[in-house]
Amino acid sequence: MNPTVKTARKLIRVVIAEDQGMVLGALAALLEIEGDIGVVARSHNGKEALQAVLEHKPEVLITDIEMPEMTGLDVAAELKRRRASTRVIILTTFARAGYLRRALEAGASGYLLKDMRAEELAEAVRRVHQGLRVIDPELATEAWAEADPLTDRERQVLRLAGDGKASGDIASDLGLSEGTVRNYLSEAISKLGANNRVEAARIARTKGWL
Amino acid sequence: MNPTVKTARKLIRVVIAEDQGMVLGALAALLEIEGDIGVVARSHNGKEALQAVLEHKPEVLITDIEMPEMTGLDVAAELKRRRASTRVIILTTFARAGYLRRALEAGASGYLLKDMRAEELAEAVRRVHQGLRVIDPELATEAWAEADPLTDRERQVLRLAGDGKASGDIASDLGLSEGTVRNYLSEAISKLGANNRVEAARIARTKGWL
DNA sequence: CCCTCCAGATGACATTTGTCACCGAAACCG
DNA sequence: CGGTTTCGGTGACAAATGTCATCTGGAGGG
Repeated sequence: MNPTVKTARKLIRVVIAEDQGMVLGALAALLEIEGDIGVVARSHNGKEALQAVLEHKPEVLITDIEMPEMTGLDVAAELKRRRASTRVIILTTFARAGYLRRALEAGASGYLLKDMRAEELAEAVRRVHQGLRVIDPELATEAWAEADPLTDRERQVLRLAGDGKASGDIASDLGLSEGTVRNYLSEAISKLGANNRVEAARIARTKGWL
Repeated sequence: MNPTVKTARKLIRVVIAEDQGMVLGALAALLEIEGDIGVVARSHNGKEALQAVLEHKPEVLITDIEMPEMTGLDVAAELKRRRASTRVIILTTFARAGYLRRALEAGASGYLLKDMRAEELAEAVRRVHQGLRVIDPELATEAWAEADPLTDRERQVLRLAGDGKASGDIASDLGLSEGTVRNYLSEAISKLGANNRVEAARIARTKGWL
């Protein structure tokens, strides 16, 4: 059964969302080669992707996570909320347990890494279209390993601290007192087992907790 | 003998280097669509890319910068050293003046960003093959704007500091005294107009000085 | 109503960081 | 040879950071 030859009738219709134009176009080319998949729209940010999906009702949406306007995870969550039938494949650079967790919570059917073999993308589209899930194997195991221990405030504060802002600046940014900011930071540092704010921020980032 | 000989007369032979398998395959697909370009090898890291170029002597090498083993800039520099005829196009995510500068110094013929339109890649390959240069327009202007003001020591120290290491740790890592590390850091901070080590590291990174 | 549970705030303290002026040993140069 | 960089180190001080114990004023919740 060579899909490229016989099956011209039921194309799997796909929308792709990816902010790097070069990669977006290339992925589209990659999928168009397959005879059984058709790219019906390309979006370079999350909002466009959402609109495109609502308009075209494709079988599958392939989306990056980190994009302008709206993140791929947000798009997935919004589609779930609207009970859209389109299945979502997250395609990202980052092997972060936190991202995978959020993706699954948002009802995504697939989570693939950009450093997988290119051939696996089309295959994943087919499997997901059949109702199966496709999760990157190495991530699948450790996925539910640890939950984000940070509170919202701690996250906010840590984000700014990671950019090199001083406690005082962070405080006025968030409308808190400097002492309070230091308290949150201290708490975050100890939760993450770090030695200082910078290390804490780094750790949180690599876990996908940002 | 071969009926295709007439139309396929001179393919532009290309090697692509990119560590993300998905992107690598996709870019290859993108170029293969063009009738006048042929991808003769794909490499997942800099060393493979270098070998592939030496072996196939393609007209053009398209390479990412940040890859395992050897960076795309290193590959370009090595090819220049060996007086290889292959022209190099750097294809990267990062619009950093420092990267562009190093690319040009390494004799690269092109510097493209992954968020350009996908169609421009094939066009760039053709132009570069004709001996022209293709530089991302927005970068071209500011390219030679400012040189890296940091010394080697300052760079090393800043790199570690940016990862959250404490002065003492950095000192023992580099076999220096803690006071000296603080001096280098202080110097770097003032050179970059930053308020602290973290901000300094961030600035240096975005400029491509790392 | 009382009790608890927050989010924030304070104050005090030790440690780390950032700054600066200055010292000493190569190395280099005329 | 004397003079000047360059690289690293000291010491001292102010400022920022990290830690802790403790206080406050709600907002629930029974």
